[in-house]
Amino acid sequence: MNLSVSEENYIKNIYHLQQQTDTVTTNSLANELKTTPASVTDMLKKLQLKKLLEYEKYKGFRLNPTGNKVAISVVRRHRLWEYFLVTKLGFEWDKVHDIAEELEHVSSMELIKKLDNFLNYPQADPHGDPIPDMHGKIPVIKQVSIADVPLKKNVIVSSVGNQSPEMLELLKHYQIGIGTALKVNMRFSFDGSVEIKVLKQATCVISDQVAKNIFVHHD
Amino acid sequence: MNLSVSEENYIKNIYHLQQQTDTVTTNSLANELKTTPASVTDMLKKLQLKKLLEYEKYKGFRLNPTGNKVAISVVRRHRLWEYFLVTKLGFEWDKVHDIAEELEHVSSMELIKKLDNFLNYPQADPHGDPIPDMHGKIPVIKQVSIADVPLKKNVIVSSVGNQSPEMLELLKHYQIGIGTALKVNMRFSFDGSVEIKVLKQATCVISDQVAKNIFVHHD
DNA sequence: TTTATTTTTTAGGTTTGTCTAAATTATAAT
DNA sequence: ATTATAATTTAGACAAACCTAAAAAATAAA
Repeated sequence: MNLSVSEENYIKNIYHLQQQTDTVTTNSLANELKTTPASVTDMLKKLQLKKLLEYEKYKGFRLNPTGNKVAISVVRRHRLWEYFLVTKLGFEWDKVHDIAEELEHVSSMELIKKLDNFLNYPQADPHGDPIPDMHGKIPVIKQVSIADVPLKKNVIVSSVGNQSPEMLELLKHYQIGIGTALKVNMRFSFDGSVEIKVLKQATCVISDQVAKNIFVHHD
Repeated sequence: MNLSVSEENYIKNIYHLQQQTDTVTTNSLANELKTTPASVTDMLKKLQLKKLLEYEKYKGFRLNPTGNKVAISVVRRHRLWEYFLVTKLGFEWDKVHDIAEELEHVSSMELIKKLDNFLNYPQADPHGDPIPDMHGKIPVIKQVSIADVPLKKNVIVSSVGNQSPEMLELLKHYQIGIGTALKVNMRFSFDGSVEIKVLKQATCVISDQVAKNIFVHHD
């Protein structure tokens, strides 16, 4: 199945919209893709012809199993590249989306297989979204935030739930990023604030609000 | 300057043809791009309009300084990705060209800057071709082959001049690849054969013919 | 220096993905 | 149950990048 960049983008966005509403409408997809409803209708007819989705005129549409497989493959590529950009090239999380949007359409299977191996089969991208594996299986990741992780356990930052510039500024100051090793020393039940020890740095205290947005996995 | 994938490919190929003949002909470019002369003429008019090349009807064409800058930037991206694919993802040299052909059109400047840094500013791609730097400067690399390198010096394999399957087979057997550290113990003037010591392996002897095709740089 | 051959360009057409404006169908309001 | 409004589709056009076939220019051969 050889799909164009445009076709892949349509399918990926239908997939994302389906996570919220079972069947997708022409307008919502046009809005998502920043295009016109007429363009969407055109593409739908083509994708239906290629047997990638169920579509009845005026009644919405949804991916069929084949279309779903394609979508998951694109999502996989996107998230692997995001992980690569952050952990290997040192990009900040808020900058990687657009670049991954381009990289995800490079079509070599072998490339993605080898990239996955190089990255050591990550389970989630820097935003905490799960990365489907080679067979399309989406891992259920136990999202453990610093607010919930047991004390004194060595853990590694795997994702951050909030990408606002304010959050980025804070994390930069504490030198916390994806892959950072840390340990929770204490948790104060009064306000939920947490004292953490980042490897090779002095201990510091972060608020409950921040702690809830930093997700970790054990070493 | 926002160029399409197609435009970038035309410019890159004109650049390569110019290395051999000063002005390029419609037919040779059509042949290089596996397209028709008519298509080439169409694109030439567009590129002339965008002020990327000098073009006089029926008289051939060549890149102007702006076009040259674009070409070098595409070449830089291509070769950096090739280096990445081989040294980081473990691809064999003969497999990387097509994938790099796609990756080279991902347009973020920041991406290439960070990739270059991640790869530690390599000077040549796995085929030994120089990688232009950020400013478009093309390094003159002292191609020292194993046939010429001084004895007992610690060196690192930087490129291989012959990509035939036969050569690949041989190198695979000796476990020699880009980045492999080795040392030349002896050189026999009778037939030019060379005894080398690959790090953490037993010494072995390679023929003059092979030695001439393996290029190294010092540690 | 004509003629023949090759190279290059033009003319006109196709496909992909987009668009606007008009027509159609579905949904909401009275 | 009509009518008004909103959503969707069709009709027709456009730009990019390609194509084939015919015309024009340059080069080589007689």
